[in-house]
Amino acid sequence: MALPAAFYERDTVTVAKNLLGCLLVHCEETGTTAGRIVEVEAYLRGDPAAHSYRGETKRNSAMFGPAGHAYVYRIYGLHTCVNVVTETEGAGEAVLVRALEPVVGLDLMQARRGTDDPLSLASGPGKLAQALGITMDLNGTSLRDGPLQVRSPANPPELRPEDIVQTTRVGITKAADLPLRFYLKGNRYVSRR
DNA sequence: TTGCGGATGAACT
DNA sequence: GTTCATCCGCAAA
Repeated sequence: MALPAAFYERDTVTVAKNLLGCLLVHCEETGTTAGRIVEVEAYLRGDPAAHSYRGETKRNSAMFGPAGHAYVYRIYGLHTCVNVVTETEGAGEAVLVRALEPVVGLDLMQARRGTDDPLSLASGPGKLAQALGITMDLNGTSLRDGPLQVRSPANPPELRPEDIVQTTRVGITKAADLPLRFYLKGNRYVSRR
């Protein structure tokens, strides 16, 4: 089931950690694809690495929109990345979804990714967007009742603090030392590096 | 109007 | 470990 609005209206680090284990589901005509979130990164207000750092622009406006919506952007001209907007409206904070453990629609993901190796279907922000067929038109859409949704799994496994690894974020040049990356300990589907 | 560089991934050496 | 594919919003001018 979709998560309540209150889930997203908390501090971003808390939301990031609680997104681990949740499902990211994309329903469309060609079929449904879904994966379990195993790796995320938090981007905060006043954080030089965050797209919102220099204020609201056309590109990042979804980050300043309501919590529980998607911020989707294109990077390096070719890859698409998905964020979950958090906090109070206007804060400009979000959680980047970095890796999924494929759960539903493996065949569709394989076709889109051009590989049948489950470990490389969605183990990276660009990969997971490609695997789920996420495009820029999902930018700003609600993750609670849109075509792209975050849901809690049917039987939420007990997640203890020691099951979550906290470390530095990947691929950024500014504020690279902040420990705002979180992933499930020992999970084989997290991105490398 | 233009030039730049980035929250990446794949294919190289 | 290094290279490069390939786009667009943004800041500077």
